[in-house]
Amino acid sequence: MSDAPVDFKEQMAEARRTQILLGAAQVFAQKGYHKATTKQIARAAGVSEGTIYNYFSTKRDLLFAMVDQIAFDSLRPIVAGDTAADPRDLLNALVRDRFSLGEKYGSLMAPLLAEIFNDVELRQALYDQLLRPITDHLESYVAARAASGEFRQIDPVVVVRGLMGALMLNFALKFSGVDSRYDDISLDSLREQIVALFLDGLQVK
Amino acid sequence: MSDAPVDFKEQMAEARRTQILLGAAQVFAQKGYHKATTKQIARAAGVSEGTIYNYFSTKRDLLFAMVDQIAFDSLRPIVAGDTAADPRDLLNALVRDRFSLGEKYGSLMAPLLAEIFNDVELRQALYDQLLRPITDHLESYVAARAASGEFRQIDPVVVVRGLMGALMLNFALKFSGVDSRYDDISLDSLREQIVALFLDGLQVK
Amino acid sequence: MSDAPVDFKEQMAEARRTQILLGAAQVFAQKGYHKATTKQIARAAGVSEGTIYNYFSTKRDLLFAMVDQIAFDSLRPIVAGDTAADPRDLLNALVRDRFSLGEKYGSLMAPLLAEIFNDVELRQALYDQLLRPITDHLESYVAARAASGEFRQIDPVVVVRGLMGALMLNFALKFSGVDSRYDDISLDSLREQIVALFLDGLQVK
Amino acid sequence: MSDAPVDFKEQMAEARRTQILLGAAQVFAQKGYHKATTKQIARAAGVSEGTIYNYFSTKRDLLFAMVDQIAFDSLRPIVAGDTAADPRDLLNALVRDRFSLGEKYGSLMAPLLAEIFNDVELRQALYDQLLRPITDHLESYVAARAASGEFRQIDPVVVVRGLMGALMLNFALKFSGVDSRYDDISLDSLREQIVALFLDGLQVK
DNA sequence: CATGAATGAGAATTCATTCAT
DNA sequence: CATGAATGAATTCTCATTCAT
Repeated sequence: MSDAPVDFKEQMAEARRTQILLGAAQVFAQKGYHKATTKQIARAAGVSEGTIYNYFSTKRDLLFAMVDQIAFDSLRPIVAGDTAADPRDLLNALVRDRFSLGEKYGSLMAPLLAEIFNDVELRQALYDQLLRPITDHLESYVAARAASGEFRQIDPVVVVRGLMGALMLNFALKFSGVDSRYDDISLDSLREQIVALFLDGLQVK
Repeated sequence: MSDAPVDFKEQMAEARRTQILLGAAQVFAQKGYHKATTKQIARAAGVSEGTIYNYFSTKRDLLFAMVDQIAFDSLRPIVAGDTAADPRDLLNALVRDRFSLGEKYGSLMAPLLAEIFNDVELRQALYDQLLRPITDHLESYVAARAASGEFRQIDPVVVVRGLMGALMLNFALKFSGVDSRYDDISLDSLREQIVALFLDGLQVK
Repeated sequence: MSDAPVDFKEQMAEARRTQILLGAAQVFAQKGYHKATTKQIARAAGVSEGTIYNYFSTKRDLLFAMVDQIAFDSLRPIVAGDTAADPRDLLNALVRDRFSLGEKYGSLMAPLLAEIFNDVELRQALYDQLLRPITDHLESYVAARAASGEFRQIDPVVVVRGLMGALMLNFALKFSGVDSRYDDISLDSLREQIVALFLDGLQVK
Repeated sequence: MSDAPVDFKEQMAEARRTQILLGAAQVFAQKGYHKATTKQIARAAGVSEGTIYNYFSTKRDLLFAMVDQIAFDSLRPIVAGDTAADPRDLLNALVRDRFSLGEKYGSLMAPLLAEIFNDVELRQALYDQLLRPITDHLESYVAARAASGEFRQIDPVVVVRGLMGALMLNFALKFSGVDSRYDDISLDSLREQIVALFLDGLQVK
């Protein structure tokens, strides 16, 4: 009976944090980090400016909190993945699983990505907490297949980041709308084509 | 008699523009776009703040001018490329050729890329003027090879942007220093591995 | 039956007031009035910020309450003082007695004195409640001795405040540490020298 | 002819500095340092807020600049002072000479004095640049007279600061208006009484 | 055209005070 | 009464841009 109020307070505080974070994400996504003012964030989050600073000590802190938030959500176990399954299906499943986070947090990702270039710490945090967890798993898989002779002997680090880069640039171009040719290509189709490309290569044997 | 001085004046003006742009590039590269002040740019360029505004109407204009500048430099004909040559050699040559621009303007790219997320026009300009010229050429090549049956039937748009993304993310990670495992991989090695990956795929046939 | 609890409540309330005042004194002494935040005061006093406002209507009120508190403490009868005693001993005793308050509340005096310049009411309160009680007594003594022909005919108001000023500046300089020459002079020595100076003057007769 | 504009600019800049400093002094004197806003200072100085920061890097800097300003003005040689003259006349002359600065810069002094308690650096600056220059001279005089046997053997440091303290507290009380008995005492009279007190002491020999 | 002093519209952040629980 | 989360006005300082010289 004595925990209850504490618990309740903690829940309220957690809810407020989330509420503010969502407001910030919204404004950041719309205006970018720098043009987003704390006043706008407060309005979007439905709190006063002062309240933001009861939960985050700095505007920049909001960015880092977003990384934490997404990373926390990413902790759920990666889709099991029967390593005996067809590599094409497995890779597709893995990629779809991990990029689903990207879809869920898409509006959070854009402002984060933008600030990657301006902030070393944020860059490292994003890499360590978001990209690494994804790539580590894929690397193991690639390394294992290479060991068993199914995959070529290429540095798994480079391969996996190549796959990520290929996916990310294509996805980014699709979403940015800078190239109309992407309008008719679905995300699923993009993913499948890229996975196929990485497995089979361009050249016909 | 009236042309000469005008011409001279124009040359002077052009030189000033370049001078200012170089100063801006220097400061942008060091501090990023937002933290770069016009005062710092003026100092770096060796002119007064006011002078900047005689050549550029806005701080943001400097970014666009940089894109133009790089694009102008990129216009030199792409390395000829004997289409009969081995695809591996050709792709390597093409990629090396185009990414050499990246080396020249590398320090400029970071602040430019960061601002992509904040400005739709800049995004489009960068895509149209910098990425498209590179990819169009590669696309033609991939399409031609696909038509001749040497390459698989995969959308060249996706393939080429996949290659670009794979290269860019790997290069970016190498330069950002967030993953020490890149310390021992040379740029050339990275490029060759990725080109090989795209040509042959992961799977052993 | 109704008195007792009321009395008890009043005592509780008084205790709380003191508790808060002590917390405030601590923080004021450490950070000065302006840099002290109500949050810090609350923490130092072991109460919540809100509770402060149940006992004091304003942060500035804490200052006035301190003056009252010190003044209340000062009300204890001034050391009797055998007026027949040697003036040197008597003055020394009086000064030591009154300045002992300064030692007790020394750390509170600095922030209080600082705010003298910012608030007319506080200035008046400090003068009326703290300085006047001390000086009035000394003035009577000086006036009596002047009447009896032992002391010169100088305005006791000026004399006594001169003595106070001489003591205060010397004490302040000793404590502030701005002049290392004070390091080797004890408080007692300072007091004795100044009392002697006031009694005998500089000139050798 | 080429210096002229530079000189002119420098003069303009110096004038602006003074203009801002005067505005600041005015507002500080009226509201105290903390309650004075940069907006008010700008208005009082007849410039924009931004301009203040072209001449002073910080609001606090204005305080230190005031010390410098007064100190610079104080550098004029102390009134010659015929050491053979009657000590009473000489001390009166010296004190009047130095305290005339206080009158001239009275409105500048009050806010400075207030902040003495809050800022260690300011305290030291005020002591070193304003009080020391005055007291050093008086100390030499007192020490010389003591050496010649005319003055008693009392620490000149304590004596001179005692004199300063006696004068300052009396002056301060006169100006603050907290004690109506000061209304009928002129500054000159105050000074003379205090000088006499220090020379002759209270006791009739 | 070059200059750089002046501008003033913001922006992030703080903190005394309130008030629902 | 106690609490402490919420408030939002107020503040210092920055910096892109202008414009008189």
